[in-house]
Amino acid sequence: MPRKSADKPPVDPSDSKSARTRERILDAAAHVLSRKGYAGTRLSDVAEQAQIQAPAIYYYFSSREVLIEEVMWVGVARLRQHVAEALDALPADTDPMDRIDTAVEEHLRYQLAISDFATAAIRNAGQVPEDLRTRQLAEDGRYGDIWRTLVQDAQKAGGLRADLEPRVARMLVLGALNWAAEWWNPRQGSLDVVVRTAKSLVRHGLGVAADQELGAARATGVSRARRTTAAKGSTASTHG
Amino acid sequence: MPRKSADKPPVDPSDSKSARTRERILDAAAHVLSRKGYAGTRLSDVAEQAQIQAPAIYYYFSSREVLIEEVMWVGVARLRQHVAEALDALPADTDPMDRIDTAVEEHLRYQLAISDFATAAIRNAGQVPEDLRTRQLAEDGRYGDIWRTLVQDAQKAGGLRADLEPRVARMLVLGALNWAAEWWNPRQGSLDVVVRTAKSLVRHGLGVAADQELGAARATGVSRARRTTAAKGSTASTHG
DNA sequence: ATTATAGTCTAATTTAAATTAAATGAGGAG
DNA sequence: CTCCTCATTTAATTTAAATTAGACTATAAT
Repeated sequence: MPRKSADKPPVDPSDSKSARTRERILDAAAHVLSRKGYAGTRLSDVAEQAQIQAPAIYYYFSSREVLIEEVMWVGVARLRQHVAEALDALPADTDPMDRIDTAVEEHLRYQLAISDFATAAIRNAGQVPEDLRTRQLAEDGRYGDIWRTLVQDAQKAGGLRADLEPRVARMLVLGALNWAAEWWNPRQGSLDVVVRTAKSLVRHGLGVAADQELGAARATGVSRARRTTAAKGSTASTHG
Repeated sequence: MPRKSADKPPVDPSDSKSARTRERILDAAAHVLSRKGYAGTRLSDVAEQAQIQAPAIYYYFSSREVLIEEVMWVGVARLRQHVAEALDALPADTDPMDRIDTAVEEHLRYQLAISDFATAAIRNAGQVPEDLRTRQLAEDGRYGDIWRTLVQDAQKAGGLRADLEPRVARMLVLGALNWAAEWWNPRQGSLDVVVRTAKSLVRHGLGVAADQELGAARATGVSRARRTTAAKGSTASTHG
């Protein structure tokens, strides 16, 4: 057993060589996990990717399972944070459907361009062992809450078509986004096209047509202010 | 090595006790594969599920990999056949968007209610080894072709919104459907609700609003005949 | 210059799973 | 009844990977 308590950076000026190695291992694990799946993730592959020998991993993580669990946790946590920040940056009176637009865009951008972690967490949600899964569900739930709120707000504002079961619609949308990591590849089409198409698909898939919406929104007293400008603002604030 | 060539049913009155055992192993493998992933699928688990001892598997399949490959192949092949049959059963002049409706419904019903195979094939597409993946891609492609055609036809008929990249839109829709297996559970909501919501989401997500469509369809000379009745007909013909 | 400590390595050890070998039961053909 | 073939079992064998033990190296404080 290593001297310091594993699973935590030891002394930690939080970016010491040690901290960077730990991060390198975590990155490597995310890389492997996202491609090979839970059972297929070998410490030897992680080590190779991180340019160390396999036993060195144990200096930082007490077991394979602990390492994988941290990867998955970090995956959803960072994704949630990324999307949450983008939403928080929107003006308070942003139209609910524009907020959904923003979430769609940021989820896709983070998942596809930035992070193996998100992909690892998403792809393996279904095949990790029971206990890990249970703990993971808590974090997953937090991200789910964001979307639940987004959809709920749209519904309250009368912007959600009435024939949609909100929970089902939300999961279908998240599925479309999550699955993108399975087929998208930077070499065969720009991320912008994916984002643009996804936003349009979701907006029209969920939303009532403009004329109907007018009535509903007025009825519930929710304003349609900042309709188009808000979405642009979000993108600019996080990617400009 | 077994006497008969493995990987094929031996003598085969095609439902002999032997044939049934083989099918039982295949079912078991689909069950395990869909839950544990490629690397996590142990022959001992498959054997337990099939109520035999692990080495018995080798009487029917020459290796673990061959067994898994057949499961995945069968998964997509049967899904494709199921959807294709439903589409073929539609009247020839069915509106393209109604055909998509039908495909959405049948894909979901087959995947969620009928078959571990589809789930196994879908979930593991990304994590099987290179060679198996390559062969699998061929079969996946055949199913993809069906959807490519569906979307293309909708586009030709002027029923597809212009701001959608057809390929991206198609993959997003398939993602929404494929992912459903990750979250849907018969105990927490009826399949009918999922199907209904998905159909609505997809139709409105892809389609132009009715008034615009009229013009476009007329322009390309495609009739809107059998608009609503067709979708009902499809459901009835395969599930009624 | 010496030594303590963090960080890493090489060389076991252990364990789990696939695969193979060889033996056994069950049912039909002679 | 006895033999043959199919189907399946139990008992090796092999291999791959996680984990552990113990040694080595660099750095920096004394």
